[in-house]
Parts: sequence; structure tokens; C-alpha cells
Amino acid sequence: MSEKVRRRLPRQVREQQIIDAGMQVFSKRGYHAAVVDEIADLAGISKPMVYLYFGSKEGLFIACIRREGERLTEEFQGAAREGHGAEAQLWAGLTAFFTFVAGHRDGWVVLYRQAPEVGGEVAAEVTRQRSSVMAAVTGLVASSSPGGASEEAEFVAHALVGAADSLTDWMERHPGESPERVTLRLMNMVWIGMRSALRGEVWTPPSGEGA
Amino acid sequence: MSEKVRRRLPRQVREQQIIDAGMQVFSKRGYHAAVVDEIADLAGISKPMVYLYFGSKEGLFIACIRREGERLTEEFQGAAREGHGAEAQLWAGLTAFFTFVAGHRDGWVVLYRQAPEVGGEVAAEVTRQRSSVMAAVTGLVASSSPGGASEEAEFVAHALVGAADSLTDWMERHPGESPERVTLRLMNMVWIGMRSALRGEVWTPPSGEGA
Amino acid sequence: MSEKVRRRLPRQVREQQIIDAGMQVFSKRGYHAAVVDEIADLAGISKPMVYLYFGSKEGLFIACIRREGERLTEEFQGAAREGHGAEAQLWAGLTAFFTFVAGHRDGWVVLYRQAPEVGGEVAAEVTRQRSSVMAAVTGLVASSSPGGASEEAEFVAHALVGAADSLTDWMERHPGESPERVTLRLMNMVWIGMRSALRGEVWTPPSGEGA
Amino acid sequence: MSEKVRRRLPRQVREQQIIDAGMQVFSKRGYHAAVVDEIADLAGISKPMVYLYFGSKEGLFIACIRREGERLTEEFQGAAREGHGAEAQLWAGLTAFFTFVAGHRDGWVVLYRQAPEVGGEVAAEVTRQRSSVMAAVTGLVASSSPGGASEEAEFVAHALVGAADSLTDWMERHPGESPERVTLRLMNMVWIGMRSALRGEVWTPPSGEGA
DNA sequence: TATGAATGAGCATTCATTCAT
DNA sequence: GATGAATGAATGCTCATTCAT
Repeated sequence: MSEKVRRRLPRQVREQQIIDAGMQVFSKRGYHAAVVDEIADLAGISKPMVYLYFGSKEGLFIACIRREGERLTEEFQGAAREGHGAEAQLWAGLTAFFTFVAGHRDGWVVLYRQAPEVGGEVAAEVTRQRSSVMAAVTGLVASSSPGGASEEAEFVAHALVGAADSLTDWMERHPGESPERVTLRLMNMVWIGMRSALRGEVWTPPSGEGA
Repeated sequence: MSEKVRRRLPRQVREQQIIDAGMQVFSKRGYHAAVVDEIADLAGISKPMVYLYFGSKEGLFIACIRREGERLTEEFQGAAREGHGAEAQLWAGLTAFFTFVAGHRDGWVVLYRQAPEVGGEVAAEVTRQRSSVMAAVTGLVASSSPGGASEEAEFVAHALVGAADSLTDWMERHPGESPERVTLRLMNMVWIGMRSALRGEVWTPPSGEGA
Repeated sequence: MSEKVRRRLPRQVREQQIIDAGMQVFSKRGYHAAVVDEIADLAGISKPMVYLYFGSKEGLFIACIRREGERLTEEFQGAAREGHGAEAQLWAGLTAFFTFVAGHRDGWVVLYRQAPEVGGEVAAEVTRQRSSVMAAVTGLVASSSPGGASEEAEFVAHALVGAADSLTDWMERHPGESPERVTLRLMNMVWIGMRSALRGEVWTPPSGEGA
Repeated sequence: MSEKVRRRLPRQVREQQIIDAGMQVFSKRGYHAAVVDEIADLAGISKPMVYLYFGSKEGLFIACIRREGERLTEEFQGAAREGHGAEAQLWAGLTAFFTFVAGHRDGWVVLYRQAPEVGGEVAAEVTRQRSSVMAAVTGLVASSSPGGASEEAEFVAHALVGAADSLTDWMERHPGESPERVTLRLMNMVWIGMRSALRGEVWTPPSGEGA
């Protein structure tokens, strides 16, 4: 039990509370190590409620993944719509995306760092949400590059998402850096090459002697 | 039991066999979902042997992480040493790195996709190995950019490692692409920006007005 | 919820509805495997109503047993009263008894095939109702045999009841047979011997050689 | 833990011990109310052993049913083989059967008084064993009646088994009666009618008019 | 060296039962 | 009178770990 205990909440509210608690615990411990008791405690309810609302630990996990995936997609797509012009949209979208990844560690961790240990129904939903996120990023990238092949855009999206993911670790050791500033640095590093990559241009590696 | 059962092997060989089995199971199932019985079976020995050699499941996992981290570092540093000239070294090192990541899914997964669910001793070793890997990449990047600040190099290294990680997923859906070719595409995308990023040059995002 | 939901029914009607539902579920699943939720659902009410009316699952089960035991006793005693003369009464009673057993599987199952799994209050009521049924059958048997010892009649009653019970299984695989016909067959098999048994006559088993 | 604890027993012995304990608990409590802990305790082992040997509570129950069904069948068929001549065989077999039922309450209860509450795999095995027992009795009955239709024999077998079952209750209240003596009484009651029943002879119930 | 036998501890899940409305 | 919301208390099952041989 935490804080002020409010009993008899409407179903919808309780559901969100439980998902909130689930997100925390799942992201901190991982799916298997997460214990339903802890989630229930954190949500300020008893264990059976979790099962009443979500049917199983797996069911709760799926609900968590779904909500977080949808939030992520919506959030950065919303941001993208704000921009005027393809480039500005891409910029705004990626900033939002990065901000989200940096600011919602829990959600991101659950979505992107729990893959191998889960199976069955869960794996399907994880895949679905990830695809959805990746598709959104890919779409954003593609739209900023009129004639670009979609395969190129997909490649770029994967690289960007992976970089963003990894940079959240970097950020943890550089607390001064704001997500915006990290986005800026990443964009600086990638922007030019990305444009030419999307145009299909190929650069040749330097051969030290013969390599 | 797998294949031909060879009894009374020297300690060193047994150890490696068990680690091999551990890598497979840990990477397939994740640390918690991995069951020691399965590992023992796969290694063709009985469970108590695992405990005799590694003390605990955690001990085995640490051994796995250590071996894999060292292998990864060594492999791509060895490759880097082959190149002549800073750029060529970076290129060779990153190719080796990428090839390793793509070709040793098991090792990579265990090292880089199991973080949140483990704690204690394990977390320390994971951090240590990851840092070691990251330091090697950072060093490679830094050495190719004489005057670059190390913070910049670290940033670039994180971005590269993350991108490489994520692109292994992309590769799974594009079986035709060789690691070399993926490296080439990634380098194309990053090379120019990376150089200027390392020089501390800052590019300004497009404003919403003019695309 | 089943059918049309009728609210605000008088207590007596509700009670019977709940017992009806209880009989179905208890007989289908057994006492322990029966779930109060299912009973409430089937009765078209909410779970707390069950507790309001019967206090506990056990209370409901006792009510079920009681009603069914009384019905069974009454039904076949009523039939017995119709007959003129001791033999005819026995015949009519046993036919009614058998018809009941065959036609009210639910009730019979609850009364006669749930013994070992229940305890406490329930066991007492089960015993009471069974004794009552058995006493009625015994009485019927005894009255048809003027001078017979009551112990003989009790023995015969047990045999008859057990046979009838078991034959309900047989009937399930011979759907063409009516309860009347099965009664006839059973009576054929037992009638003569029963009379002499009640008279205390003893027959000696055949000795194959010496047995 | 009971009595002297003997550890490290060979698998076969432990298995039988666990089944013994299972029989006791299942027959006393019924399948659902039986608690695996109690069974393990009674067997003098820890719960995981039960699961190691039988996989699940259901698995243990199936093992119990199987062993008891086979024992019952074998025992009374063995006895039947002793007799010389059809009648004597029937007599010997039925005595053995009855003796078994009376003497192995546990086994009998588990086999014949747990039907409705179990489902799935268990139900199948229960059905199989019961059929096997019933088939053996039917065979015995049929063989004593050369030209009898098998349907008649089956009918008679059901009646006999049911009567025997029910009479075990009667015996509990008449401790002085030996199984042999009860068998004798039952045979007395049934023998003559059974023979004519097997011949297909039909007797007509007394009409209400003349007694 | 190597293992079959055994277990303590924990976890997901269920269910009879009770409030607060 | 009637119920949606909530829970304490079990219970089946698993797994890392350890003896005894």
C-alpha cells in the first residue's frame, strides 16, 4: 500500500494504475524477475485484482507493451505533424522520439530490452508494437526523402532507433545533456550522410593499403 | 545429452563446453527463463557439474559474459590493428565489430539485451564488459580523429554500437545482405557527419519555416 | 446470466432458482470443483446473493442435498402408497425409485457420488439424507416381508440401491431402455432371491471340487 | 515425515510409496480436496519429488487409478481361475471381487466414487479402468451362462458391482460380517434370478389387484 | 570425477467470502 | 434488495541448489 489508499475506484482508473505499476516493475526487473505481488503492492491493491483485470501476468505485460507502444508512436507522430516541410517534420519527429526514449526509460526498456526472455502471445505483441514504432520512424524518414527507396528508409530508421536507444545509456552518464541537445548531436552526425544514403549514394571505404 | 558423450574431459575443455551451452540457452531464453537443467543437458553433463565448475547459475552467466565480452573486444581490436592509417583502422575495426555482432547473435544478445533483468554480481560484470567493448570502440573512433575530445568519441561510439545492434534486426529480414555490405551502408550514412561531429562542428536544425 | 433476467423475486422463488443452479453445477463438477461464480451466473444473480441466502458454499450444498433427499424419499414413497398389497407397493416404490435415480441424475449424483470429498457439516447432512433414503427403501422392503428381520431388509435395500445406482451407468450406454424396463429387468433378477433372502434362507455355493 | 526416514531409495520403491500415500489421501479427501503437500508428507518426502516422479497431481492420480484398477482386475481374475467349473469360477471370482472391494476401500473409493469431479486425462483413465473391471466381471458372468447374450451379462455385472459397492457401506455398520459371508448373502439373493435373467426369462410384476 | 536423488523457497493463480454503494 | 469491487488464504507447480554415493 502506498500513500493514501483510495478504495472502490472505477475500473478504468484502476487499470491504468496497475499498468503504471507494471511498467515500473517490469522495466526494473524484467518480465520474469518481476513478481506480481510487487506490482500489486505498488498499485496499492491486492494481487487478485491484477488477475481480475488482466487475467495473467502475461496479460498485464501485454497491456503494458501495448499502451507504451501506442503512446510512443502517437507522441512522436504528433510532434512530427507540427513541423512544416518534410525536413522540419523529420527533425521535429526525431526530437520527439528521442525525447520520449530519453524521458520514458521505463516504457522504452519494456518495449525494446525484453525481447529474448518472453515468448508466445507476448512476443507477438512486442513484435507488433515494435514494428509499429519502426514503421512510424521509417515513414517519417521516407517522407523527407521524396524519391528514396523504402528499403533505404527502413535501414536508416533502424540505425536511428538503435543509436537513440544506445545513447540513452550515454545520457545516463552525462546528466547535463538535454534530450534536445543529444538529438542535435545525433542529427549533426547523421544528417548529411542520411540524405545521401537515402539517395542511394555509395561511398567507398578508405583502403589503408589494401583492405 | 547431445551427440557423443565424452567423459572425463580436462577441466578446461569441460568449462568451455558448459559456457557454450550456457550461451545458447541464455541468449535464447534470457537469464531468468534459462533453466540450469537445459544447459547441463545441452553440455552433455549432469547438473551438479555446472555447480562444481561455476558455483551457481549466476557464476556461469558471469563466465559467459566475460568470455563473450573479451572475445568481442579482442576480435575487433585485432582487426583494427591490421589497418594502416587511422581511417583504415577505424574502417577495419568497425567492419569486424559489425561482423561479430551480426555473426555471434548469441553473444551479442547476452551482452547487450539482458541488462534490466539481472542484478548484483552479474550487473557489475555486464557493465564491465560493456564498458570494455564501448571503450574499445571509443578508442578506435578517437584515434581516427587526432584532436577530437574524448566525449565526442564516446558519443559517436554509443551511436555506432546502438545502430549496429539495431541493424542486426534489420538484417534478419534482409538475409541477402552481408555484414560487410551493411557496414558499408552504415558507414556511408555516418562517415561524413561523424568526422565533423568529432571536430565539434555543429549543424543547425531546419527551422519550421523554410524546409 | 441466463435467459430473461427477472429481478426482485420473492425470497422463496429465488432460493429455489439458486438451488437449481447449484444442483447443476455441483453434480457436473463435484463439490470442490464447483465455483460459486458459475452457480450465481447460472441462477442469473450476483454472487453476494448466494451468500445472503445460504451463508456459504457449504450452506448452499447442504440445501441442495436436503431438497434432493427429501424429493427422492417423497417421490418414491408416494408411489409406494399407490400400490395395493405389500408386493405391489414394493414394486411400485422400487419402480419410482429407479425412475427417479435414472431421471434425476443431477440429484442422485450429488447425493450419492460426492461423499469422500466433503467434510464437516456437509458430511452430516449427506449421511442424514442418505440414511433417510435408505430407510425408506428398507421400510418398503421390510413391509413386503412380514416376518423378516430388519437386518435382512437393510441388506437387501443396500444391494438394491447400489444396483440401481450402478445401472444408471449401464443405461447411459443403452439409451433405448426405459427406466421401467430396467426396473423390470432388475426385479426379475432379484425378486425371487430377495424373498428367500428376506426369509433368511441360505443357499450354499457350488464347490468346484473343494472351494 | 513418518517413522524412520529412509533416504535415497531407488526410483521404483519411491514411486510405490508415493502412490500408496496418494491412494490414502485421494480416497479420504477426494481428488480436488486432496493437497499434494499432505501426500508428500505422508510419503515421507518433499513435494517436488511428487512432481519429479509423476509430473502433476493429475499424473499421480492417474497412476493411482491405473495401479488400483489393474490390481482389482488381476486379483479377482486370478481367484476366478482357481475355480473348477463355470459356476464355481463365478462364485470364486465374485467372492474375490467382493473381498477386494471390502478390503481395499481406498482403491475402490478412488476408482468408483470420484467420477464427476475430474475431467480430461483423468476421466479417460478412470473410464478405462472401470471398463476393464466391469469387463472382467461381465466376462465371468457370461462364461457361467453358456448361451447368455452378452448384453444380459453386462446388465447383471453392473447390478452386481453396484450392489457390492453399496454393501461396503452396509458392512461398515456391521463389522462382524466377513466379506465371504456378505458375498454369500448377496449370492443367495441374486443367484437364482441371475441365472434366469441370463437366460432372458422375464417375470411379470405383481399387479396392484392381487398381492 | 560424476551423478541420481532430494529439497527449501518462491511464484502464478484461484476462490470463497465480504464491503461500500 | 442487489451488486461491482476487493481481498486473505490457499494450492499447484518450478527451480536453483545440495547431498550421498
